[in-house]
Parts: sequence; structure tokens; C-alpha cells
Amino acid sequence: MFAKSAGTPPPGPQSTVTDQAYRKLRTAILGGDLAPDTKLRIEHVKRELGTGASAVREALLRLSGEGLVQMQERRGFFVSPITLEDLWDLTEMRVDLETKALRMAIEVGDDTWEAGIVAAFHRLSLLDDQLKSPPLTFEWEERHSAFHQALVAACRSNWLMRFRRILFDQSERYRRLSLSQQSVERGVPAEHLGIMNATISREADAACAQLKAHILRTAEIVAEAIASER
Amino acid sequence: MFAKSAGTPPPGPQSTVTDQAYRKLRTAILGGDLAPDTKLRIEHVKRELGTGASAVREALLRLSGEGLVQMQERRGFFVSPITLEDLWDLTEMRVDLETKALRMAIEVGDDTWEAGIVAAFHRLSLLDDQLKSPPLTFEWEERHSAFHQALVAACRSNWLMRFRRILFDQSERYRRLSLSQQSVERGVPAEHLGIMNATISREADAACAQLKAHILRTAEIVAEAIASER
DNA sequence: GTCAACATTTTTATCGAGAAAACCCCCTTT
DNA sequence: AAAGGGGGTTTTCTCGATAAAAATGTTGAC
Repeated sequence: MFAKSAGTPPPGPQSTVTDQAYRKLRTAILGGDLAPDTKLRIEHVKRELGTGASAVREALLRLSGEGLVQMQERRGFFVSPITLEDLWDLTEMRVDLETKALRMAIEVGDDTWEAGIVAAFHRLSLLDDQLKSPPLTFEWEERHSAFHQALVAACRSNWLMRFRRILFDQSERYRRLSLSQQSVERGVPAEHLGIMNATISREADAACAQLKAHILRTAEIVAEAIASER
Repeated sequence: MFAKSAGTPPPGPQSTVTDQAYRKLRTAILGGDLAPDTKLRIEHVKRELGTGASAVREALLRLSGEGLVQMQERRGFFVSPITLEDLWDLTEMRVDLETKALRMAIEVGDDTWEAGIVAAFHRLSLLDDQLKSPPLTFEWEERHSAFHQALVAACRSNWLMRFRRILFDQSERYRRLSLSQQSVERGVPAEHLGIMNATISREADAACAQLKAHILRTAEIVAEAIASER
């Protein structure tokens, strides 16, 4: 049932049942197959995933650590709601952290880091066509995420990277929920290219400004979509 | 066994077993009763806490979401290590978030917020004597935490507050591990007073500067303690 | 028609046991 | 001496069952 969208990442070599449950649920939530506010009854999810109760609980617990799921003591779990207010809070925080991470990466990044960005960009651009005919595949989402990750990969701060990832995922959920169908003509590939070029030529201010604009532009479109839905 | 230090917060009205386990473990880790790198064997913790395996696992899972515990797939849980590198990473990030939150609070805080700060400060200052004769009680730790919380309580950003809390806890662990015994003469009460005054008179720059100095000063002392230990 | 008390059903939280993986020690081989 | 391979032990992970709590439905009084 939640396997409607493009698919779930391949399970690692010897991943645990809990971990698979976690990933499936995460994918389902990020992909919008599990709508916000959906009640996640243990019994139901359990059957859906073909696992035991503990595995489900543990997966849900992990997700609530990332804010994708919320838990209410003794009354279960549900998919985190989405609101305009949260979207802006999240976006603002994310701009802050992403640019901070990018600055650090630009300062200390080496050749390998640069090469990683170029490679990730190339892999993403191979799928640019999809932007004209949504919905985007799981593959595109993966590569898009990997590109943004590559930009900041040289950042040495573990805490910054940890929080960045959480917010990135959150943003992804908003984007996919609101924009899964329509193709917005705004030259996303060009934006990515611009960010990459500024980054690799180590123009921190320019790179951050473009990245910020990139994030805000998306948020604005998402916000409109949310506003018009109600 | 982990109940060596000052105590565990009173359990809420009808808290779950898992939640109690979580709080006990959290207190034990923050208080240093569970040393960094300690292996947390389910069987052992289970017996220690008098609960079942699932409750322990869930508690540990939650703690690893906050970074107080680390999990390795199929090889269990252990108390997160502490390192100088992590201390500085954490501190830098924390200064960033705390000052950002404080600025927001100063901008939008109302009378209730101000009153909360004054009250929290007062409650803390009643226990100032303890600074001269460590170790600090659980009560002091509680009130100290509450004071810092009160400063930023008016901040509207949920994400910021969430991350702030995580980093605050982390810092607490470092501080208590390193400084549990010695009384450092540095006028902590005066620092708190200064921060409060600047905050309430809405001098954002001054307040943030003092808060930053307060955090960094502690970090430096902790760093020295860590460095000299090895 | 509204509300409260009680009975029934659904759902969560928790436990203990068992399968599977990792660990450890000792022995053999090169 | 180092590397590799069993075999037994420990520990994690996962399940299904059960107790406890919440939600829901029903009845009866006012």
C-alpha cells in the first residue's frame, strides 16, 4: 500500500527488520503516500509491512526523532502535520544551516570534494528531462538529494550535518506533497549549475546567495500550493 | 547503579515504563554515572531498571536520536564518546543557535516572558551557594537549565528550539563530566545576571555577546579539563 | 434532548522467549 | 609468529501474547 511511489531504497547488505521498516515508512512519508496526520496504528502498519509490533514501534520512534512522525504517549503515532507556519520556520532554519555548511565546505574542501560535486551534478543532469514531465522518479529524488549533499560534503561539523539532513528531509516532504504533479518551469537545472560553479570557484558569498535563493524559491512555490489547496 | 548522582526527575502523572527508562538513562548519562563509551547491554540495563527488553530498546533508541547514545546495527548501543573535537563542534553550533534564539525572543517576547526569566533567575540564585561547594545538586542543574530555557522561551521557532535543546543537553554532559568536582571561581551568577539584564532591556547585541561569552568560557574550562585528563 | 455512568471494543504498551547474528577462545596450518 | 577456521557462548533482534489504557457505544435519569 505505501509502495505507490517510485520505490524504496535497496536494503543494505544485512539490514535489520527494524531498519527496513524504518526506511519503508520514511520513504512512504517523504513520498506523500502516507498523508500528513494519518494515524499510524501499530496493528495496521505491522500487517502492511509484514513485521512484528516491536519493529514497527522502533521504526516509528526513530522517525519521530526526525520529526517525520509524532508520538503521543499512550495514544499512538501519526504522520506529522504540515502547516504554512512550519514550512517557513523550517525553511528559514534550513537556509541558515545549508549556507553555513556550504561556507565551511568551500573553505576546507579539497579536490575530491570538488570532483564529488561535479559527478553528482552530472548524474542529476542526466535525468533533467523528468522535470518537464512529472512525476519525478525515485532515482531523480535520490540524485537531487545526493547533489545537495555533495555540495556540503566537505563540511567538518557533525552537528551541522546532522541537523541539515533532518531539515533537508523535511523540506523534501513538503515539496513532494505539494509539487508532485505539476511541472514548474523555473529552470532548476540552471540554478543547480549556478550554485555548483560559484561553489567550485570558491566564491562563498555568491554560492550561498544562490543556494538561499534556490531554497526560498522552492519554498514559495510550495507555500502557494499549500495555500491554494485549502 | 546509575542512581549515584543527585536523582531522577519525578515521573509524570501516568508516564509509560519506556519513558521512565528513557529519563533514568538520560539522567545517568548527563550526570556522568554512565561514562562515555560504556557498552549498554540490553540484558544488563534491563535488570538494572527492572523492565523488559523492549522498553530498554525504545529508551535507547530515543537517546540515540539526541546523540547521547550511539547505535551500531546488530552490535548494540553505547554511551556516546566525548572528544575535544566534538566539544568544539557542539559549542560553536550551540552559540549560533542560542544567540539566534535569544535574538528572536528579545524581539517578540512579552511581559510573561520577562517575568519568567526573572522568576527562573531568582530560583537559581537561591542555590548560588552550591557553586562554592560542589558537587551541584540535581536541583541546581534543573534550575540552571530552566533559566537558560526561560531566556529563549519566547522564541517562536520550533526547529530552533528543538535543536537548541539537544545541544544544551550535550553541553551539560560535557560540563558535568569534566567539572563535577572542582569549583571554578568565575562568577557564574554575575554572568547570568548580566545576560538577564541585557535581555530584559532588549539590548540584543549585548545580550547575545554575553551569552556567547558565557558559553565559550565554560567550554574552555571543560576543554582544559579534558585535555589535562589524558 | 443532554449528560453521565457503565459496558464493550479497539489500540497501545510491555513482557518473556526464541531465532539469528556477532563475539571469543582455542586449535590448526603455513 | 601470523593467519585462518571451527565450535561454543554471549548478545542482539524479533516475534506473538497479554495487561492496561483509551475510545466507542449504550443505557437510563433528569
